[in-house]
Amino acid sequence: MEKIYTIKDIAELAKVSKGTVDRVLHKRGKVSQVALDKVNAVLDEIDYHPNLIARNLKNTKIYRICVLLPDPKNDTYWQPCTEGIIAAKNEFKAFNISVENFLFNPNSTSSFLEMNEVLLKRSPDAVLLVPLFYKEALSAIENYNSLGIISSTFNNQLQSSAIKSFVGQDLFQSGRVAARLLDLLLKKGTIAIIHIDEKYKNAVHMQEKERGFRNYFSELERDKFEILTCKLKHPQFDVKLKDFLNKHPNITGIFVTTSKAYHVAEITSKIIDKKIALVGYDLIENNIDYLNKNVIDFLIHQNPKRQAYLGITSLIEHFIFDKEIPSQQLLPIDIITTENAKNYMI
Amino acid sequence: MEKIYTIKDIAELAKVSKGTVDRVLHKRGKVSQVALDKVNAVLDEIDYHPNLIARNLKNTKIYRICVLLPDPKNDTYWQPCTEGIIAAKNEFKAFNISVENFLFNPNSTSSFLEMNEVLLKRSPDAVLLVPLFYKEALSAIENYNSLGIISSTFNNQLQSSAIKSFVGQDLFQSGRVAARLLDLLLKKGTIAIIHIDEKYKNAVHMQEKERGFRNYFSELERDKFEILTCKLKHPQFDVKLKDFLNKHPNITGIFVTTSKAYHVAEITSKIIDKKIALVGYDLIENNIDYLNKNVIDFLIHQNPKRQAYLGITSLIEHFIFDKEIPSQQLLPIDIITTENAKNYMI
DNA sequence: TGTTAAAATGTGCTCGTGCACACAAAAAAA
DNA sequence: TTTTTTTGTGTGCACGAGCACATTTTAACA
Repeated sequence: MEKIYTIKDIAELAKVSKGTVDRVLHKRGKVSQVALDKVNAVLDEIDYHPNLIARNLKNTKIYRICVLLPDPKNDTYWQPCTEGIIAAKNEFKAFNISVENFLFNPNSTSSFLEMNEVLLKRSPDAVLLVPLFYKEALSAIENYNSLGIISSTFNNQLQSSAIKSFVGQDLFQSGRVAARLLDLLLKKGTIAIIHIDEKYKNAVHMQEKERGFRNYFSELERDKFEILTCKLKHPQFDVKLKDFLNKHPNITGIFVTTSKAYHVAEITSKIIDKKIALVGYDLIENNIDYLNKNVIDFLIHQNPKRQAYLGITSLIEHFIFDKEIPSQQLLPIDIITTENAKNYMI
Repeated sequence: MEKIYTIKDIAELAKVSKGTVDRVLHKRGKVSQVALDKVNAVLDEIDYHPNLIARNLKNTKIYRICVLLPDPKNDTYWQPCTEGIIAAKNEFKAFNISVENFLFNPNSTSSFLEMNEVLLKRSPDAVLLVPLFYKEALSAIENYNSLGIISSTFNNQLQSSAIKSFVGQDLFQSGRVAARLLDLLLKKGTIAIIHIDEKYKNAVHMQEKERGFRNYFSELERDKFEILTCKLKHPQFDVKLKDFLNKHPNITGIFVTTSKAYHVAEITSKIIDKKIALVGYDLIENNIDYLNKNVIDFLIHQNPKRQAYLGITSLIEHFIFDKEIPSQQLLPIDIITTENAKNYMI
């Protein structure tokens, strides 16, 4: 059992005062060469870890973290995020950390900009945000940066040197996972990639997934699979999908690149009598329903709860424990079917 | 932003000394009714959370946790456990916690008993163990209990009132997951459940998985699937499996209830030319190899790293934060295929 | 050699909690 | 009324790190 050394211990061993040890440890200067050598000699012998608890005791500053994410009222996909944030809050409630949520409407860039203004009035030390709107998010983040506010992102990745951290999934790889699942289910045939465009653009999202999906099949023998792409926008979504399915009656598998697989499930289960293999995203209620009805075969879980949780905790640990913020945290790509869904929804 | 109240604040508000507040908070008695009422009145107004950090600062006791688990040298399945333990150690290295590992040979009960003796000499406050050997583990745990040592288990569940905590998977449900996967892959046919008996008995393990597996199919239409069971012991394992496969040439799917799916994969890939759907357990190297060769279709990940991690952290948090130890923590049943394996192996 | 500035070093307080101990007040016994 | 016991209340220190400030030592220069 190794002894836990304190600054006082080091001071006694090096025969200097704890003030001097402190100056050496923090490289504050004003230390003679002789004293420096003595302290370093001791530090080389033992392995000293400062007691992070004692360090924080004195710290009266309250670190303020603001979270900017889409309102779950507009899209229930975001609901688990707030749970993840609450979990992180609870875990660190003993520390001087304030976490505040700010919700914007994912269908409205102006709502994003508005909440951004409100958030800035709280003068946070860090912001964790979902950068749904490319242009607006980027300028907001650059603004944070100029104000000395740390910005972390989750859910979707944005390239900017002003971003300290990203938590999310490898979308290309998740497309490959979907491809693998359909390959296993079908062995051969015609597969459709269906993009259901939201009002807000998550085009990059969907493109990455398609790229991964096609990349998987490009490595297989040719002629085993035929891959089609279908882009749908919201008005008259049903009609257009029906048209597409009628035009391609030989489709045996569908990959939906958003959380709206239940929309597709609703239609295929009505108008097509044979079973179509269906893979989509996210454990939202409607999707789970069609999973349990065997219309959807697999869902890929993006774990929004854990994304938000990790985003917050890495910031908190940076503030209170001086830990480095990991520039990228990629979560596993969870495969969900009827039998293991419950475990992931807790 | 809510103010963070301290004992001193409460004392001032209630116009008593902090000593009295302390006695009320800890129900130490020796407080007059008048003072009690005054303090309680204040406590009702505000929400006070003691600063757990300051509390621990004073605590010079070093909590000692001993971990008793199988040696990864005998079975690499256990390797990730030590990583989980190291992760937990690092996270709480600021606290007075000592975690020591004790390895036993999973093929030898006497090795288990021996290490148990060694461990006891360290007079731990808690023991986290893998109770592979039913009888021996139970008597060890009862002994801990009589000595006032907390015992937590992971990997496999044992029924005993002396056990404070279990971390692991719902094996019945994991059998259902395997069934679901083979159902999706095959739609109909003959499936074999293969138990590969280790020298040590994990019979309960395998039985639960089989029960869940059969339970899933019992809910489907009859005649879609035929389910066979095959128990194999180690000597002449190859010969017996080949016999079994020759006797049942119509088998299209196999469920291996242990981490030895690679053994089966080795044989089926040699002697059978048609593709057999194969589902097994655990991300060990040999299994991953056959997964990448498309011989194994799915692996179920039991996440031993996280099991050990959660087992340790719940004990640590009990000691330093006075948190309740959850009596049962069931991990999600992760489905692994070629494309998402890497994410889980970090 | 004396004076002063600069550099180096040490001291002591803070943070919030828990606990030992001292002290005061009331109650019981002498 | 005085002494002893019981009961209630307040004070002060420890824990480890960090930092302001006091003090000592060294260097610089007339």
